[in-house]
Amino acid sequence: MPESSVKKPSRIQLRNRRVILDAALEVFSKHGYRGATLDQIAAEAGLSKPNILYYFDGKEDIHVTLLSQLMDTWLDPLVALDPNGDPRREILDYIDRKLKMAVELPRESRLFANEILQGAPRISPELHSHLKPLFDEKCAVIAGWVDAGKLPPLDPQHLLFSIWATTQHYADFEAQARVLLGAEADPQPRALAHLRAMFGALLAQPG
Amino acid sequence: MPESSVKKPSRIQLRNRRVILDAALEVFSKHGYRGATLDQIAAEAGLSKPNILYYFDGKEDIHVTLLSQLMDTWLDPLVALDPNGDPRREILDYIDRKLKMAVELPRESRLFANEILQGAPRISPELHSHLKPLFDEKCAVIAGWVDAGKLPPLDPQHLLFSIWATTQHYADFEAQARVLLGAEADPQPRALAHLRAMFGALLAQPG
DNA sequence: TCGTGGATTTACCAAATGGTAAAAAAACAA
DNA sequence: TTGTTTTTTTACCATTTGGTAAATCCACGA
Repeated sequence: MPESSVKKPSRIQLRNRRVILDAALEVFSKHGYRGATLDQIAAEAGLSKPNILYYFDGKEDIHVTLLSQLMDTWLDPLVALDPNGDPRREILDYIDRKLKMAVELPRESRLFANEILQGAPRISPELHSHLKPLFDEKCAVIAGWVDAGKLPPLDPQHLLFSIWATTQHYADFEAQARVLLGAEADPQPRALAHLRAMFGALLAQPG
Repeated sequence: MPESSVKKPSRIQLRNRRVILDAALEVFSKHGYRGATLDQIAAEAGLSKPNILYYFDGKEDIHVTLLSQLMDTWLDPLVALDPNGDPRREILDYIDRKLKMAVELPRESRLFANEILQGAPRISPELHSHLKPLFDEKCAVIAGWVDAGKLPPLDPQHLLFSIWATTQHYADFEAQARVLLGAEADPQPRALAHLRAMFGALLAQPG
């Protein structure tokens, strides 16, 4: 059994753990936690089921590992929001990064959405330890901008909610968008233009 | 066996089908389709599992029935968008209704979100037959307002996406919002104020 | 090349789960 | 009340699924 804290993982361990996590991301994001089976993940990874359980303690272990690793990536765009930058530009750039990430990493977006939809039973600790502090920090930054008169009065918390909701919507509800937009090749450019217009209007200084 | 097309359903049938669908909504919205079990639904409904299968052909039948019945309710706010009303007021009122519905019917919102997240495997027909025509119709209405100069240039399709995303976010990602907003009693008033400000800014006539 | 520990497979298992058959019970019309 | 139909329960079943034990294979350092 691979000892996590004693020996450093071999090349095979490193490769297979990565392969398994990638397969699991594919399957979990498509079917949700309960809907995914170890057999599916094994097939996707090109490994046998017991072999997968050789690298992870169980289905839940895989899921939690995925979510934890993903959390950091997922928060990167918000981390990059610079308190010293120009407020409007910072927020609009953040929207760009967030939409780009949702479009490029739809599996990750759906994995998170699934988990939150179910009440975040397995990621709740990470939410408190990682997301919450960052959220509070950046809300304070935005509130500071508002107080300094650099932004019109607005609610930082709900502003961030709106940004998350609108950007991730394109990944999470892709099935709906496909039906409604028809065979449109790539909705991203129009989506981005719309979001920039919308949030740009909100952030515009009155007068 | 209850014959759907021949005899009219008895009082018992009517009551039990309603009880079962309500229990199923509770369970499906909480655990997703695969995560929900007939035993859970039976327990929630206070009936035995075989008794439930006496009223429905199977798990999928219950799910599809739920989704179909829900679709109408879910589209009501958009149906009420009046082509002859004042454009800005119509859209802002629509946002009010949509947010109210998401907050009051979070189980329904999550049921839909779950289904769409999984790629809409069971509701795809309804999407094409009900949602798509209504979507196209109302997009045309909004586009007409834009063409008539009653609204600033905007993308009707992505406007509706944004409204859906932001309003349903409060139901679908409630677990996240609970963590981030702390023990705040009712986020709805601030959410509504934010959404009115945001979409109000977008819809404001330039100049 | 040989031995050892890490990696993989084979053959399972127990529990959960969707579903069924048929008997029993309840409701109801005559 | 009686006969019939509807509703409910009891007792199952086959499959799926997460997981395990043990044997086997294989990479690699000495």
